[in-house]
Amino acid sequence: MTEAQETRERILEVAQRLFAERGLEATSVRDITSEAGCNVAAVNYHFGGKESLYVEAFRAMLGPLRDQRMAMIDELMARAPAPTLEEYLARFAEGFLEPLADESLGRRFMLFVSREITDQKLPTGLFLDEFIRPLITRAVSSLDRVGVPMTPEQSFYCIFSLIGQLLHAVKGQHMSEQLERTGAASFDLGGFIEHFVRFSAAGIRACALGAPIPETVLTGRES
Amino acid sequence: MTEAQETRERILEVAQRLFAERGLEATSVRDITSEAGCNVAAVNYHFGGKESLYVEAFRAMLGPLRDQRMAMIDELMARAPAPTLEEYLARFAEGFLEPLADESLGRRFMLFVSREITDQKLPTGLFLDEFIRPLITRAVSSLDRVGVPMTPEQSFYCIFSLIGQLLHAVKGQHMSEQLERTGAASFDLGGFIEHFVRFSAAGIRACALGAPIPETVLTGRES
DNA sequence: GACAGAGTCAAACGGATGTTTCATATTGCC
DNA sequence: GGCAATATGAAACATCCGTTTGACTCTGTC
Repeated sequence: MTEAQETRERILEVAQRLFAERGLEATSVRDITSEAGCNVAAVNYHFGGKESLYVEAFRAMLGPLRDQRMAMIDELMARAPAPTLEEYLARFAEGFLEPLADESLGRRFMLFVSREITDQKLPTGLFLDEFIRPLITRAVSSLDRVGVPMTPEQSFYCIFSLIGQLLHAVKGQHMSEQLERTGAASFDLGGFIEHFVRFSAAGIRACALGAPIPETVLTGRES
Repeated sequence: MTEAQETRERILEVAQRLFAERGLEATSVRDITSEAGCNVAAVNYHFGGKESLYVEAFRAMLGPLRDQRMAMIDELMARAPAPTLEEYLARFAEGFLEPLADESLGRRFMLFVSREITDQKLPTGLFLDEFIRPLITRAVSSLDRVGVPMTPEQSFYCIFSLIGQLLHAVKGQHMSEQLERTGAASFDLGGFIEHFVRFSAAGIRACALGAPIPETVLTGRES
């Protein structure tokens, strides 16, 4: 149990890191086993193949991180004084982006997610059913309780806008070293979160009002 | 010139489609040549290698589409009555998402872009310097002329939010068949553009006002 | 007709990949 | 100790990959 399963855990750890960093096809079994300090056959012995290892590496992160995010939302919703929309968005962004700061499980998972959205490698349904859909459902229902009631369709589009911005920030940070190396505006995570909260709060409130687009009903709005 | 260069064009056309759809590593030279109806050696003869073909396939789309987008922005900015923010955003979204509707060059290019943001395969600088940066620069400067003056940093973050939402929409549509196949809310492009305009117009105006958000909100701590 | 060059093709090359085989070592149990 | 199950390792296996080779066909020129 001790020595034997340790190899399995070591492979899983290295696989999570390399798959997240380089993707499925750019990571060879030999890359993993050489870093894990074991034989190539160990992957097939413990996991049954490269593809199964990829799924297992994803699964091992999926449950804990999804539940952690949901718990964060639930905790926020259960507060005695209902949180403001700004509070809600700030926590939403932090829960999304905070793991990216350090070399953590959360960072790896977000890179996985980012990759999986671009092109799907996991079995159909796993990613969508066990992560995306529960999270969207929870997020949509939670929007109703921060003072901006909407139709389900409006909520869905708003969540879509939030996640789009945050996923782009994931990559923006990943590209930041190149951006700032060439002298352009550098990407500051704290600054972006502040922007995200202000931008999205106004956007959500505008959608809740439900005014048709051409009208300039928002021109005189104050913060 | 006729028969000879036709093979080159056929390879380039198939390469654009397959690279956009599957990515660089998931597309083999033999996949391309078999669909193009020629020998594997033709790729190396006409393009010098797989990687060069990838770059060439991207370059062949880059110039026209970038210029088209910039021309669209310029045309909008040159109007006698300055466009409203809503008009500006609607055109911005259409220019971004319209190519996705059909099987066009624009669609392939956006899939390329989407892929390249996730993990870079093109030579450093090509993608960033010849597409991203010019577009951001143009977009940032154009924001000043629709009645919402901001600091460069504010503009940059706002453009970031816009592009994040739109790129996510690119993938959202790509995943839409799966989403609606499982009975969830389907992704409607027209509906999303309408939402995008309302959401983003309010967000941009809120950022232009520039009221700072209380620190206690961002950190989640009580004062 | 002879020649040169461009373009195409089947075939093979060298390398990397995921996987399997089989021998060996270790462990737990009687 | 004996033994079966578990785990590991070196090597081989079967593909697939991008690329190269060399022969072949065509075309235009002299």
